[in-house]
Amino acid sequence: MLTSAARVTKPDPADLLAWYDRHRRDLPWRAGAGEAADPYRVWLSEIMLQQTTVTAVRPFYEAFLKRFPSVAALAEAPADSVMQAWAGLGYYSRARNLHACAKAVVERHGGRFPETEDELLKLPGIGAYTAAAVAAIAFGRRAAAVDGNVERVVSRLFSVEEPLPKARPLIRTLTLDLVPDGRPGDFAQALMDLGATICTPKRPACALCPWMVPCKARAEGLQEAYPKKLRREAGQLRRGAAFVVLRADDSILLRTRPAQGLLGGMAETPTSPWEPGYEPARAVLDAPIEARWQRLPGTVRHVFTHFPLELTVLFAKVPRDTPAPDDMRWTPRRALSGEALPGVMKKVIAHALGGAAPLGKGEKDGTRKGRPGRGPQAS
DNA sequence: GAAACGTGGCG
DNA sequence: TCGCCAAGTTT
Repeated sequence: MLTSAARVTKPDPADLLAWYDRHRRDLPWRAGAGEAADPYRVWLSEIMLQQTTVTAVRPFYEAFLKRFPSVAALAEAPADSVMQAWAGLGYYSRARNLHACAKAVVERHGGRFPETEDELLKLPGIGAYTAAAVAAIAFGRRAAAVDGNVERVVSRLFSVEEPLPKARPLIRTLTLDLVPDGRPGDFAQALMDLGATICTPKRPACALCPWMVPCKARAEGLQEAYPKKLRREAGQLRRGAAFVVLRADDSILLRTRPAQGLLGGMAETPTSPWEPGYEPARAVLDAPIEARWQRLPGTVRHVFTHFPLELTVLFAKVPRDTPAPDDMRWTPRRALSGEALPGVMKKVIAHALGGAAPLGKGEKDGTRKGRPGRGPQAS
């Protein structure tokens, strides 16, 4: 006995799948409609896509796959080359874990990825989301792959009042309840495509949504109010100095950061400590070698997830026979592209040597108080 | 459970 | 310019 007013429409997975069949995005790691997915490619793309946009991932994925075509090839590769292929993508622990995971798959699973969420979860770099995504997409298992898109879609669908991240368990339960027995992999990708193209953070295109009718938030006109979340306060600005040393043979001084922590295992020019109270005027005291230091005009700014950074760049030229201090090395300028340099260090080097450095991104947004983009003058 | 962990794009 | 956001995991 349903009264017309009390009639509630539940979201039907079939409606979403039908929408997906017409509007699915064509992505390089995606198998064609009806084709079997390659677990290695699914896994690689899922790791790259963690907290990273499709646009940013695409070129890295193509290059990475060409360089490491299989999990066995990746497992055998030197760590250096893996880090270098990842340089610029961010969250570098992903690259270390990716390499460790490839080795584990070869050593513990004979080169084949395990097919269940539980087993996948035991591998390095694979958490709740990725385990579910790989199980569903690569192996057709029924699993709830809840990423940021799905959190948004589902919280709107059911107008979840609890703010993130507390709402996660509830959202996961609601999502798993929606997953159909057939095509669980397509369903997972459909949910994410919906979140990425229709159910967007701002101004969602509800009129085009296959779930417009059952959506609770939409019914109230409050779709943009979900998901509720607590905002975190921004980190405090840290300052520091970076030292670019150009030797007469056209090589520059680099070192490798400790494996753990910020930019772990990546290459950098020597720097001072980075701290809120750092005084740039004393930077020369932190210099790695004795030289005629030239403090370059402007600064390099960079924003990490948890704090902004402002780097003063000091530049020096040194004679051809200058040895590298302990734990540092000289890299020919032409070989810089083979180093695992994170974005902030590319900015530093471009600031000192000019945007013409073989580094892709120029000074762009990283540089302030503009000096025209020429190289440093002779001192 | 909170904090650490990169980078680029967009409004 | 600035805050938000992007297919999260680890400690």
